[in-house]
Amino acid sequence: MNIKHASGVTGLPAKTIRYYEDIGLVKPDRADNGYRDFSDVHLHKLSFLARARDLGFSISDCRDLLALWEDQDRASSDVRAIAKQHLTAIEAKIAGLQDMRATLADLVQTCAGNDRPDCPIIDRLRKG
Amino acid sequence: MNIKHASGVTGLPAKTIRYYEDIGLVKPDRADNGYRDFSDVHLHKLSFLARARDLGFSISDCRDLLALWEDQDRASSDVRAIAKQHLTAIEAKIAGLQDMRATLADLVQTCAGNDRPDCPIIDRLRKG
DNA sequence: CTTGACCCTCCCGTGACGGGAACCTTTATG
DNA sequence: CATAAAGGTTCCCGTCACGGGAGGGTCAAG
Repeated sequence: MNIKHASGVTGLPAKTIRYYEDIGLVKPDRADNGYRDFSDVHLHKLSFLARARDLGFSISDCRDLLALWEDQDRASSDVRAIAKQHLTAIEAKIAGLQDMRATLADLVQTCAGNDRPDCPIIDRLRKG
Repeated sequence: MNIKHASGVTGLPAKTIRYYEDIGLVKPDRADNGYRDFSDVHLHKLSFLARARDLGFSISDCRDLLALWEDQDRASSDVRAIAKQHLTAIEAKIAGLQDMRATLADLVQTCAGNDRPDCPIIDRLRKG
């Protein structure tokens, strides 16, 4: 199965699939003409990666998760640890963004937004 | 005032200040020995940038905000438009992260996290 | 006079790809 | 059978906002 087909099945752009091969996440076979040849196992791995990336796992996380996925004797606690850590990071990011949102919403609300130069947003950025 | 001092006053690393000069956000004078020399106006600009970046504005946004800051005849609506757009982007980002959090929290909760290979997190990533 | 703390420029690396050039192979069509 | 379109390949540069470090000049203190 060539890369275009693999792209269609997994939803990943061909460029991304090549990149994943570059960094060693998947190792497709090669046909005689040099074209990549993806088996069902490769496709499963790529789909796995697509879903993990969609959940915001980093490539490094994905590498670990993929290793655990391939390890029949894995302990679920290992997987859970990665997920928990990622969850904590996401929650921190959300909290930071919510702070930003509060400040910005406040500024936007107190700004008249008219033709006059008087602007509390600029004032705030000016004075801290 | 040399770059170390400017860094201390604004809280920006020296590297960042040099970068801001590279991309044309600030244009400090130069002393005879080639050292950058920052005036009060430069420091105000840098502090402005530090606060705007802290609120998550992109460098491109900052460039626009800085131009408006310097324009005594600006309309506050122009500033408000940038801030509102940024606010919308932040809210979208928060929503996306909250979705992720919900899914991940669910997965983490249903995972036993013991020594056995049975793991709902992997299952979910495997099957979609 | 030397030491150490500054300063400078320049180049490489980050994360996770995207765009595009230059070139080869396969497939469909006149 | 020739050709054109649509696939494939590698390779290199660009993204964003800097950080790290090399290699070298400058300055103040002991």
